Amino acid sequence: MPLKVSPRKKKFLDESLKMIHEKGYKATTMRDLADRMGFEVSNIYNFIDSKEALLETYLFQISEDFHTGIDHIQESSYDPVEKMKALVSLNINLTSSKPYQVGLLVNEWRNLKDPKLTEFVDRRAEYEEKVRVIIKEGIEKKHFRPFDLDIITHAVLSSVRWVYYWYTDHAEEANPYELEKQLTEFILSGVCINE
Amino acid sequence: MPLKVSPRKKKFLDESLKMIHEKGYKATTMRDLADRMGFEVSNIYNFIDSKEALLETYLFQISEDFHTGIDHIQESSYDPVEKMKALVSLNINLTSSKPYQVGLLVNEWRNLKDPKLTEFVDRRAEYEEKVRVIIKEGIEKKHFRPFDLDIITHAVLSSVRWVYYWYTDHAEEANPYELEKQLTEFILSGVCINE
DNA sequence: GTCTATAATTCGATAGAC
DNA sequence: GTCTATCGAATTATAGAC
Repeated sequence: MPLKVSPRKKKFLDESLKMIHEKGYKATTMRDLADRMGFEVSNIYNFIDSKEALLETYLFQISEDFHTGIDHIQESSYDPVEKMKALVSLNINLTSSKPYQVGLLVNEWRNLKDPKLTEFVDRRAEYEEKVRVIIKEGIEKKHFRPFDLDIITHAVLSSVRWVYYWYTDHAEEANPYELEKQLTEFILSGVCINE
Repeated sequence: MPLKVSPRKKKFLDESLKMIHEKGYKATTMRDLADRMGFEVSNIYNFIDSKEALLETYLFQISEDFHTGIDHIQESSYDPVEKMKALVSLNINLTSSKPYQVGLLVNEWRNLKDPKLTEFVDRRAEYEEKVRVIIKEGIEKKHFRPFDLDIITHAVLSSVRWVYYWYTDHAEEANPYELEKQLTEFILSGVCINE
């Protein structure tokens, strides 16, 4: 249940998100954001408490989306292969619906300050652990090749990490179905013994 | 033929590189760098012309290393499968010898300013094009699956992009041979028809 | 909600003595 | 090569009138 947000604030949040994605968080000044909205810097503080809080909002929101998704996968009765397919699908669905936030998740998280930085890194480690569990199960049940768990988990996570770029800087050609089909084939073939 | 560099300057460049990797380019101030060296800010300008020039040095150096490597692969008589293996090997070798510069290549390039930013992005596009050519050849000769060329090129490049992390934040456990073996198996199995 | 004005700090970089 | 001192610009954020 998302909080009710005024259309004006929503527009500010959307525009700021795109601008931070394009220029980077540190390089985007409050003046830049105000100029984009056509008003003065001080008006920004009608909508948010600080630049830092703005980044936190974007990052923790999309981070929790990923957690919700992978929890559903983990709690399902899928076998490891089906779970891995669902994981690729989750990534593409979330990325296609919120590409700029996923971009921040990849590139801008390090601009958080403690204690939020630590909170974020811990939460991300939890997500990666959930991925690791799926892969571990796949290896143990001999659906997946006997990889080193750390290496293959990083490789799988990294394989989907570019997808936001497909939607932010490439959108006109983006076909989510084809993307999911091909990326699934690449990753599953790389991971599975018989596929 | 690298220019002769004083030991003092070399130490400054090495320490600065690590610090920029750890804190990020924008978040690392000239004062931070001076403190790390135990002298005053103004002394930095004995070694470099500007903060911007420092970043350019790191990025274009490692960028050219990748070009040199992939040019050797491309000019070889290897078939596409062998070229792809050599490409994974190139990535791991360069990353293990210059992990922090590879880290900047992944995370900090966007802090360049024009005209250097455009120059860098163009040069990177040339590198990606060279990778694309290898994959295209593999698909045409039916060693590789009939993937969409753009998608699979991005996926392959992304699959190795996390490796710097293995050496910068993880070094004690890093075994380059095992890493190369496993990552090669993952990527080649994902790409090849019979492997 | 929008503005003007400005506080308070931090940044990269330079001048010039030793 | 190292220091002190400082400049000028840019930054986030706030105060207070309308």
